[in-house]
Amino acid sequence: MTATETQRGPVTAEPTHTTSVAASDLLTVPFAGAPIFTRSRALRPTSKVLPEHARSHNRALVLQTLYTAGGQSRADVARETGLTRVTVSDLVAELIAEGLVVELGPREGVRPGKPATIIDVDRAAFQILGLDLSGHEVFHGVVTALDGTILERVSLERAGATGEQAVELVESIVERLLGRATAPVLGIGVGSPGVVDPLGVVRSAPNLGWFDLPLQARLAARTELPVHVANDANVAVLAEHGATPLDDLLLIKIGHGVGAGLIVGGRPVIGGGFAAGEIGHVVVGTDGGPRCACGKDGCLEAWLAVPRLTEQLDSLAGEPAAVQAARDEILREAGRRLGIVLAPVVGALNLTEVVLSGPAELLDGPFHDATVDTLRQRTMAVLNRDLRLRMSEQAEDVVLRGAAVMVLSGQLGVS
Amino acid sequence: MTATETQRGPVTAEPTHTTSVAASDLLTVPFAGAPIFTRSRALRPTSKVLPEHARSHNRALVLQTLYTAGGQSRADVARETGLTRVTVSDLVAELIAEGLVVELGPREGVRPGKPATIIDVDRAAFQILGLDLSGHEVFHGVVTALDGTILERVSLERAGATGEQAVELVESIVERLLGRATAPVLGIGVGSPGVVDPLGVVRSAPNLGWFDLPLQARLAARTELPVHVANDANVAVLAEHGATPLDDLLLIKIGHGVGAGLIVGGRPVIGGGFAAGEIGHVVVGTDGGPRCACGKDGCLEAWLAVPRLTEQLDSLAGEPAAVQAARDEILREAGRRLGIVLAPVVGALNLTEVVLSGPAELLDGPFHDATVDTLRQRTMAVLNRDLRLRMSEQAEDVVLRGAAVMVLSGQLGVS
DNA sequence: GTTTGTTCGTAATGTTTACTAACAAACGTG
DNA sequence: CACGTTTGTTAGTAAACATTACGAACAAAC
Repeated sequence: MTATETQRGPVTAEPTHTTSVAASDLLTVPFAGAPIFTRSRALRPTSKVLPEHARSHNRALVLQTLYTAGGQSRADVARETGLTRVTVSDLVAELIAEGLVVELGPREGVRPGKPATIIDVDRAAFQILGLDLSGHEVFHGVVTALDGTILERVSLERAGATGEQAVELVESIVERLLGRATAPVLGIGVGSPGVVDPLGVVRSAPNLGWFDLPLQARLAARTELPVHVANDANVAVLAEHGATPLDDLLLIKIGHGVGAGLIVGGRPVIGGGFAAGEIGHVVVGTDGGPRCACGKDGCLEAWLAVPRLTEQLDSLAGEPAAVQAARDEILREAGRRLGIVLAPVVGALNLTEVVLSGPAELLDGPFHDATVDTLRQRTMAVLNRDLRLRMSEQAEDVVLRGAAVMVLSGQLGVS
Repeated sequence: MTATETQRGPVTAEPTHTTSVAASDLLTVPFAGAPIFTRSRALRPTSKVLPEHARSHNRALVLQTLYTAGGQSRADVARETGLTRVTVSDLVAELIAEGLVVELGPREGVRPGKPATIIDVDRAAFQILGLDLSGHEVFHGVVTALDGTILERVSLERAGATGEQAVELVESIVERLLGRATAPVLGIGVGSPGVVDPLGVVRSAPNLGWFDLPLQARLAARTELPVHVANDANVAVLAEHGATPLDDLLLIKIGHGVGAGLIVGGRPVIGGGFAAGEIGHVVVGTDGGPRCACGKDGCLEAWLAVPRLTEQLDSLAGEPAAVQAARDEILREAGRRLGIVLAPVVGALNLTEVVLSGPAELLDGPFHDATVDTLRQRTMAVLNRDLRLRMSEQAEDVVLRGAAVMVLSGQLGVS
C-alpha cells in the first residue's frame, strides 16, 4: 500500500449529513435550565470530530456547490452554502491554490454594485481514470475530465484471461490510460465483478478467478495514485446518482450476470458481507424455473441474464408476426420475474426510483413494462404511486462513469 | 409547535460517521504538491459544519462512551474516544452541569498512580415516556429511566376509538405517565401504526382513522416536551439496534398486521414516501394465496398476520398428535412465506441479522425454522452463511423500548 | 521512611476555524 | 456628482481542541 504511506496526518472518517427533511426533525429543550444537546436521527457517534474535519467538510461543500452550479461568484457560494463571504473566500483561495478552482474574470451583464468575479471548478485541471471489468469479453477503460466527460478510451480483449493474467490486463489498461492523460490524474476508479470489500480487495470474483485479490493496493502501489475499487453494479449506481441526486436509488444491472447497486438515505449500501446487490442468485417465485449454474432452480440470473434471453430469442423461428409475439412474451415474462424479485425490496425500502441498466433492445420495451406492472401489482398501490422505473441514461458507460464519480466523491467529496 | 420556539441557535443536522472499516478506506494524495481533500464514501455534503457542531458531536461521543460502558474515569473516556483528557474533562464538566453525568467517587482496587474519579451517566436524572399505539385493542405507555428500564406502565383500552377520540386517548396516556414520572422528562417517543413522516405527522394510519395528523406537534404543544413519532416497526428496530449495534438490521413485526423496521449502514431507513418497512401488502410467491383485505391475493399479511394464523390454528380439531402436526405445518408454511418475501431483501442488502418480533408461541418454533431454511435456500449460500434470524429479546415491549431509544438518540445522540 | 515511577485531573497557552464588523472598490441610479 | 448596492478583503473576536506543564495521589522497590 504505497499510497497510504503518503497520507497526511491521522486518517479519520469524515462527517456527513442527513437530508434536509430529517434535519428539520429537530427539537431542543431548555429543560430545567439545562440546554440539552440535540441531533438528528443518526445513531451512535463513533469517532471524534476535530475543527480541521469541519473545515474539510465545508471545503467539500464549497466545491460541491461550484461543481453542481458552476460559474458563480464567491458571494453566490456564500449565500447558497450559508457560510459567510469571508469563509468562502478563504476556502476558495485554498482551492485555487490547489488548482481545483479558477477565476474566470468579471461577471457579464449589468448589475449594481461591484462586479463579481466568477469562479468555477477547473474541469480540465485533473483527469480521472475509470475502469469497467464487468465485461465478459472486454475490459474497458477511460480517461475523463473532472465533470465526467470521456476523453479517451482504451479497451482490451479479455480473451479468457483469469487470475494473475487478468490483473496484468488491468494494469496494462491503466498504463495506457495514464499515457493518454493530458492532465494530472486525480485517481483511479475500478468497477469489478464479484464481491469487493471497502479496502478494495476483491473477495471473490469467480469469473475472473479472483479470490482475496488486493486490487486496490496493487494498483495503488504501481501508480502511486489513489485507487478505489468496488463492485460493478455498486459503481454503476453512483453514475445514476450523479445524474439524479435522490436519496434512494436502486440500479439493476443486467448483463452476463445480474447485479444491483443500491443507494439508501443518500449513501451507498455495502452490506454486512460486502455483498450488497448480489441478487443474481435469489430464487424468483414459487413455481420453479430454469436451472441455474449455481444448482438452484429459478434464480433471477437464470431467468433474465442476457445470454439466457438472447438464447431464447435466437431459437425463435417462423412467421415474423408470430416471432415478434413470442419475442415480446419472452421479454415480458423476464420482466415479470424481475418485478417479482424487486417487489419486496421496493416495498421494504419504499423506493421511488429504480433504474435498469443493460441492452436497451432487450430491456426497453415489453421487459420494462412488465416489470413496472408487476411491481405495481405486487406492492401496496398507495405507497408506490410515484415509483419510477427507467432505463439508465448512460448506456454502455454506466460503470465507467460511476468509477469516475467514485473517485470524485472519494477524493474531493463531490459528485 | 411550541417546543420549536424554544430552540437555541440554528438547527442543523449533525455529522455522523461511517464504520471503522469504511473509514480505513481513505487515501490522501499530495499530488503536485497540492494536498487534496479526502473523505469516506459519503456523497454530497449538504450543509455547513460549524465548530459548535463538532463540539456537539464530541459531547455526544463522550456521553455515548459513558452510556455503553459506564463507570469509567475521564482518562478512560479520553483513551477510548481519542480526545485528550483535557477536552474530555471540559465536556464532562458541561455534562455534569446539565445533570446528565455524575461523579461516583474514587475507583476501587489497587493500581499505581493517582486514583481515578469514576463518572457515569446519571441514569436517574431524567426519564423518558414511551408509547406504543400499534396494539389493536390497547394503547400502551411507559415511563423509563435513561437506560431504558421500565419504571411505570399505563395501558388504556382502545375500545375501537379512532380519529380525534384516539388522539385524546394518547394524550390521556401521556398525562398519566407525566403524573407518574419521578424525574424531569427528557422527551416522549411514540410508535404509531401507519405511515409517519420525519416531522411526526401520521400521514396515514387507516386502522386509527388518522390521516395527516400532526401528532408530534400536538403532543409537543400540549406538553412542551420534545416529541418523536415514528412508525411502530421502525421504532421497534431501534430497540433491537440498541441491543445489538450492528450496521444492518431488519426487524419483522408480526401482529395484527405485518411491518418491518430497517437499519442500513447504521442508520434507520425512512423511505422516499416515508413508508419504508410497509411490506404487509407485498405479494408472496407466484401461486396465489389467501385473499387480503386490500383486495390482492397472497399478500404477506394475508399469509401470516397473527389473526390469520390463530384463526387457522383454532380451527384445528381431532387427534392431539394430528393437531400438533397440522399446527406445525401451518406455521411452517407461514414461515416459508416470510422467507420467500425476505429473500430478495436479504440478498439485495446482504443483511446479516434479521429479528422476528411477535407472539413467541407462534413464531419461535417451526415458523422460525422454516423462515431460515427458506431464506438459505433462496439466497446465495456463500454470501448468507452468517445470516442470523432470531427472536426479539424484548418480547411485548419492543416498541416501548424503541420509543425510549428514539428519544435518547434524538435528544442526546446516544443509544 | 524514602525514592521512583505512574496515573489522574487541571491550568495555561497556542492553533485552527469561522464569525462579525468595517471598508475600499466598482458599479448603476437619480 | 452624491448615493445606494454589491463584492471581496482586512482586522478582530469567539469557540474548540491540542499541547505542554504541573500538583496530587498512589504503588512498588529499596
